[in-house]
Amino acid sequence: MAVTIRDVAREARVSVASVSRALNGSPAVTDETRQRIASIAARLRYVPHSAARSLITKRTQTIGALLPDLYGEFFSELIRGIDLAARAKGLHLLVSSSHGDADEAAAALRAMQGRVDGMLILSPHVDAEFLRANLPESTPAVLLNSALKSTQFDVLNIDNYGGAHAMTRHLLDAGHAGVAFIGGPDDNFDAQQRERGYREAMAAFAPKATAKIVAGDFSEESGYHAGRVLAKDSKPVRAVFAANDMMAVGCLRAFAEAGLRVPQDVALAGFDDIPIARYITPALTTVRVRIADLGRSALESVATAIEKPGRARNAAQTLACDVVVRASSRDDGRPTKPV
Amino acid sequence: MAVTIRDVAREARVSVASVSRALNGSPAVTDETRQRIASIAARLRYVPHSAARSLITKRTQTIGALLPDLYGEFFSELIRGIDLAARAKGLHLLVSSSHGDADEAAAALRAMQGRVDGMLILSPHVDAEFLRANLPESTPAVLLNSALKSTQFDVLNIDNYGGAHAMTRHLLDAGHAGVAFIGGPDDNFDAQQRERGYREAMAAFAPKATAKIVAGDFSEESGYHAGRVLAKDSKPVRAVFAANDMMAVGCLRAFAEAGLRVPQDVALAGFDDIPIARYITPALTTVRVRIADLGRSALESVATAIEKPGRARNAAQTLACDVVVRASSRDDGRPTKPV
DNA sequence: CTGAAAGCGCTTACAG
DNA sequence: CTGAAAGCGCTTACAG
Repeated sequence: MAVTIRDVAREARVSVASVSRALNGSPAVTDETRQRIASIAARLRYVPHSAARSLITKRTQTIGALLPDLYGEFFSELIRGIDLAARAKGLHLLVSSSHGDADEAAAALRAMQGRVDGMLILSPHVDAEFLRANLPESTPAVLLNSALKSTQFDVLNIDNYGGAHAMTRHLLDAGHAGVAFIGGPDDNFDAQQRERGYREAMAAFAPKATAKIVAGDFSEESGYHAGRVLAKDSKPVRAVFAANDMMAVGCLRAFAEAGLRVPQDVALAGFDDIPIARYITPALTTVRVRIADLGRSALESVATAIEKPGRARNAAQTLACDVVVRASSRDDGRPTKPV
Repeated sequence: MAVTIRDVAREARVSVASVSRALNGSPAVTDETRQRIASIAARLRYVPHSAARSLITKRTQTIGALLPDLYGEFFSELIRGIDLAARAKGLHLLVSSSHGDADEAAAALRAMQGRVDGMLILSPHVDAEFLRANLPESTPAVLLNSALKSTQFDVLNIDNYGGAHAMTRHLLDAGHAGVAFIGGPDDNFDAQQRERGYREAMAAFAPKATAKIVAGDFSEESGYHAGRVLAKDSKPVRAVFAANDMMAVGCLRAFAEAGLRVPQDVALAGFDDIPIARYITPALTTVRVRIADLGRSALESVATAIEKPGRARNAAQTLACDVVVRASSRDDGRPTKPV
C-alpha cells in the first residue's frame, strides 16, 4: 500500500538501483534521469522506508537523549537547544526522561540500543561503572554535566566553578566584605564546583575574611533553614550567595521573617536564573546558565563523534555562565520591580 | 560485529526461526528450548535489530510528538506525562519541538513519516488543511488542545471553559460582585474557551452585573496595560480574572504602581498555575491544569488507535482543571507568604 | 551511466 | 514442536 522504491522505478522505467542513486545524490546518474526520477518520486509522494535503509546503512539518523527528572525550564531549554541543532543536521531525537533511579535509567539506555547512532546522557545516576554495563563501547556518546573523566566519551559541563567565582567576586566588589555561602548536596557535582568557585574567589579577593558555609540540599526548604541560621548569627553577614536559586528564595523568606531587608541589610544571590528569580521581590541576582547552548554543543559533539569515529576526544569542555545583577544585590535606591 | 539472531541460533544449535519464536513468546516452543535460548541470548547480550524487525513487522514501536515552542514548565510536564506512559507501554518517543511557523512544523511532521507508528500533535499551526497535506491518513494521531472537530483523529483538550467558569464563580462567591476579565489573543483557542467560561459564569451567577473585558495577548506586558486601564476605571473593579498567569503578573505590577492593594482592594486570579504564581507577592490564585495527565491520556489514546485501527474515535475528550486559591483572592488576614 | 543480484537481520506462513 | 525458505525495502559492489 505504501509506495516503495520499486513503484518509482517502474514508473520511471529504470532499475531500483538508479532510483536509489538519483535520490541519494550519487554522481553516477545523468542530470536528466535524476530530474525525471526526482519529479516522479515527488508526484508519488515517495518516502524511503527508514527501517530498510537503516538495515543496510547501519545508521538510524537518530540521536538518543537520556535525561533525568529536571526542573522545567532547564529541561525545556536543553531539549530546545538539542532539537534545533539536530534539525539543522537532519537528525531525529529520541528522548527518555524521568528516571527515578539508576535501574530505570539503565533500562532506558538499553532500550535505545540499536535505535540511535549516538547518545546524549545527562543523569545523576551515571558513572563509569554504569556506562560500562549499559552502553556498548561502539556507541558514540556525550556526557552532560558529569564529573566523569573519560577518554571514551566527550564530556560537556556548565562552568559552575567560573560562575560561582564571578558571582562571589561581584558581591565582594559591591563592598560586601563578608560573603556567606549556602551549599548544595554533598554528592552533587554542580554543588561541589560552585562551592569551590566560592572558596577560591574568597581566598583570592578577600583573603582576610573567612569563608562561611551553611549546608543545604538545593531545596527551598533547606534555603529557608540556612537563612534562619544566618539571620541569628552573632556576626551578621552582609551578603549571601546560595548555590542555587530555590535556596535563595527560601533564604529570602527567612530573612523577611527575621526583619532583615534585602538588599539594604543583606545582599542575596543565587545560581541558575530560573524564571522565578526575576519575579520575586526583590528580583534575584543570579548566575545565568546558557542551557540551550549546552544542548546545541552536545548535539554537535555527538554528531562529530558519529561522523569521525576515530578522532581523539575533546578534553572536557566547559560552557560559560553570566552574572545577572538584579535588585537583591543592588542597594542603589532603584525600584525593585521585575526586570 | 554486533551479535545477531544467527549467532544465537548457532550457539543454541537451533534455527533462527526458533530463536525468534522463543524470544517473542510464541507458544510453539518447548519451555526447555525457550529457557536455553533465552539464557544464551542473555549471555551473548543479544539485542534484536530494531530496523530489521520494523522492516518485516511494519511497526516501529515509536510514537512521534510534534510540539511548538512552549513555556518551560508546560513543555516538561507534558513530555513527562507522555514519556512515563510510553515507557509503561514499551514505546519509544521521538520528539520534534520548537517550530516557529507552519512550514517548519510541516517539515518536522513529514520527516517523522515512516519512523513512528502514531503521532501526538500539539501546535497552533495545525488545522484540517495542514493535516491533510502533511499527515498520511493511515497514521493514527491525537491532537492536543485543538479546536479541530475531527472524525479521523482523537482530540484531547484542557477544560479551559470549565476552569474559567469555576474560577469566575469562586471570585463571585468570595463576594466580589464585579469581576473583570483580561482576555488572551483573539485567534487562540485556549483564550476563547476561557473567555466563554467567564461570560457564562457571569451570566449564570451575577446576572445583574455586566461582564467587563479588557483585551490582552497572554504577555506580561499586555497584562500590565490592562491593569493600568482597570486601575483608572471610573467604576473600580473588585476582582480581576486574567486569562493566564503572566498577564496576572503584569496586572499585579500595574496595581502596585497605582497604589491598589491585592487582595484588600482588588482580588486577582490567573490561569495555568505556572511556578511563578506561588512565588510572587501575594501568591496568585489560579487554575491548575493537569498537564502530565494530558500527556499520559494522549499517549494512551494513540496507543489504542494503533492497536485497534478500526475502532470508532472518541468524541473530543476534555481534562479537568482545579481552582487553586492563594493569597491574591483571599483577604482574610492570613500572611501572604508562598504556599 | 545503468542494471542484476546479493545481502542487511529479522518474522512468519508452509511443511513436516 | 521445529526448520527451510521467502520476503520486508533498501544500498552497493560488480559487471557491462
